[in-house]
Amino acid sequence: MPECALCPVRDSAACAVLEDDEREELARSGRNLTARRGETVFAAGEENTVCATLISGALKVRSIDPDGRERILALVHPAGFVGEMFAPFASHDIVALTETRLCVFGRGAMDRAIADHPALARALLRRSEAALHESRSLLEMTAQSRAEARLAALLLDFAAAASHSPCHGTERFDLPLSRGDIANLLGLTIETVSRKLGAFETEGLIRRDGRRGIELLDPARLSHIAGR
Amino acid sequence: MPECALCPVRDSAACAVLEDDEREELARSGRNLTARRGETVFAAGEENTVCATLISGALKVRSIDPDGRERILALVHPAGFVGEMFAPFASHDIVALTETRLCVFGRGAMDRAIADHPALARALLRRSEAALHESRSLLEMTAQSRAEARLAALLLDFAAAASHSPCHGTERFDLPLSRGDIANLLGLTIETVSRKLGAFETEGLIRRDGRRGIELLDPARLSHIAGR
DNA sequence: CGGTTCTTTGAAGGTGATCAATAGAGGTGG
DNA sequence: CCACCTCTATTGATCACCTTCAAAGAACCG
Repeated sequence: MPECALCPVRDSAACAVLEDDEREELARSGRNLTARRGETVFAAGEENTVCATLISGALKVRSIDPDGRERILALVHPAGFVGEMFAPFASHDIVALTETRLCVFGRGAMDRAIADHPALARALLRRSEAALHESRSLLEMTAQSRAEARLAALLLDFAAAASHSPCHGTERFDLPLSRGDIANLLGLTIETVSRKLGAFETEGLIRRDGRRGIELLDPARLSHIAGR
Repeated sequence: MPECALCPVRDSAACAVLEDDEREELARSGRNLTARRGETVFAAGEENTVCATLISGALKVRSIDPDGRERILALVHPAGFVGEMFAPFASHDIVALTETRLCVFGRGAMDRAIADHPALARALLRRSEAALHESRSLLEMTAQSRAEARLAALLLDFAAAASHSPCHGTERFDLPLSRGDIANLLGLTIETVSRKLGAFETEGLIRRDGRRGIELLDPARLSHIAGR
């Protein structure tokens, strides 16, 4: 049984704009769902009967092209919204990157809630616009022709996301993605990602600590490499 | 003075969900705007005081990276919606690809209209979701490592867009973009686009007619090259 | 400790970018 | 109507970069 009062994203998710009782009612229409790392939460092609808010963990939105290559189209973080309100069938796979908890709503109930609560429609519109902006940022990042530029930009993005202060990133953080996921996100190969990270370390731009740990030693030069 | 009754996109734009009088009232808050090919309609960095519906013509959404290269992030077609309802400043340039007519609304008026008319919020949400989907499709297209694959996919997209029947494209259509714009959309150079088009013609996949005319001679093989 | 997965490193080759020059289209004015 | 000019598109040659194929090394889990 979902307990909105205890929900860690109760103030930041789209449903935060609802009154407590309205929110509880919406929650009753759905269920909680957990997924383990690597599990496909929703699969492309499935009928779109639900949508969801991510409570904890992380998701990737991906597509698989005909020759079996994965392409990551977006990452979803806690309080993020998942699902399409209008398409009859899901366009992309949603896969858990870590242990994940979701709050799932039936699409019908969500639709009714939108009609009843203009503020909710506004909140979803805001999230959708943010998602569009992120998608275009990724497009800009992958537009950079040089692999170093894309990777540097991604490292800076992760650093900014890791620290919760909005202005400047942390120097030390853990990569949320494997080499393979990074490669699929940037449109590169695993080998290139590995080599470029090695080169960054050799040049004194970063220090690696295990597989995931990254310390930015020279953020200024990194951001120059990223194209500002 | 805007005349909604005569508007060619009156049934397909977001404002189509409003009653005639409500729509007229919204229209009174704004103005009509025309732009010539190449004109920047809204510039990145400007304060976001307005949004707009595209009445006729075509727009590109673009960004310029620090070394001056343009990257096209999206194309906008008639009835499409332009503008950000939440960001304080515009993220990207909006540039006219052809002679263009827009119906511009003040953001405040649009905000009020959203609050008053749930159906409008729903319509905008739908458009935003569609834009997100298009952005991700572009991401998939540019993810293809081979230039031929990207270009073939784009030709098929244009063919599908040119014919208004939803299922299959036309064989004969005009490219809506210059070589340079195609290159910037696909993350390639003008030279590569030109060469690959030449190769397609040599191989009997297409026939070129002037600069813009394209006839698809072998759509099946093209779509194979595009990765299905 | 052995097996599996993920990552690193190496060598070779292909593909698109770059630089450079030519050719064609469109537009303007004489 | 043609000459001229500009912008766009084509074509060519060279080179850097990333991918590919291959194998070894490191981390993780039973």
